[in-house]
Amino acid sequence: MDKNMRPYSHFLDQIRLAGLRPTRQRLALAKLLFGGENRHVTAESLHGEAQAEKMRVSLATVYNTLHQFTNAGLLREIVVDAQRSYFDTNTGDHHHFYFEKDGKLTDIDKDTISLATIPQPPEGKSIKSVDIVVRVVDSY
Amino acid sequence: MDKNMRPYSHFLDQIRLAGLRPTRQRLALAKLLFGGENRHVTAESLHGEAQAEKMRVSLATVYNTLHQFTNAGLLREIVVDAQRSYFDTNTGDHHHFYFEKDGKLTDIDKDTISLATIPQPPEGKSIKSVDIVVRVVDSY
DNA sequence: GTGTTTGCAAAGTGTTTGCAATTTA
DNA sequence: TAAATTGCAAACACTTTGCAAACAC
Repeated sequence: MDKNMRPYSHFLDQIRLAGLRPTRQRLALAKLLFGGENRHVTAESLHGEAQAEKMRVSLATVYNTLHQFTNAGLLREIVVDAQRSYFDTNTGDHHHFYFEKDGKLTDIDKDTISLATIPQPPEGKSIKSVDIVVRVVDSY
Repeated sequence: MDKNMRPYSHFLDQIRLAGLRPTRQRLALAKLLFGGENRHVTAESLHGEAQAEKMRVSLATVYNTLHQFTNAGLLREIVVDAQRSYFDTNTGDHHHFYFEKDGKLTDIDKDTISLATIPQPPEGKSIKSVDIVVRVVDSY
């Protein structure tokens, strides 16, 4: 087993801790999502992967599961494109490069980006998150 | 005329310079968009305003016009919510507060936010923009 | 068994498009 | 009058939902 691979029971526990039943579909998706390195997926891309691996899961269930995992704190939703929702398995505080051409996201190394100052939120409000998206394109 | 108000001919010129015909609809929308302070609109919100002012413009035309103005560099599109496209009349380099509860955007004072370091784009890529969204919620 | 979850198909939302009628130059 | 633009309605892409059948405990 790869050093990044986690034991099967790990997914089971994560799902149980989230108060969700470890169904075949949820386990299969958890394996795809959390079985290796951190990833960025859309509902479509994850559904496509599941199909490719002969896992039988409907797109509706993929959507539901992504939201349940997000609510459970296992995933984080990233808004970079008005047409599509992205989910990141890395729930830690970090930012993203977005490749508009192919709709791909990658994490920005934490050491290479930081805010010099954080703006004061308006009266009566508090900051929920600071999201930085660096949009990149091919250099000619 | 308010000191922020611009003469009618101003809109006409802006539209002409963009290579677009100054139609009744485009002039009406330009007036709403550029007639006062900088603003953040969605297609729906702008269409609603136009209706309220008894301007006759279809939603399709509002969408088309927003994109034409954006391509002409008169507007900038802001991605903060997967469900809706926002357009900002301030095309300068700046960032945003986003109030999730009511779907409103405001500009962040340029002096109160700045990046300490800008990440190196991946090999062969160049940075198109760095977009920072500070999501704010009501304090408890 | 009982409550949860799934998958389908239908509905929903925001946006784009085809095209005839209208408007601009 | 030639070319651009409009507005409608239909089409679209992505996402959510209602509900009967299947599943977990």
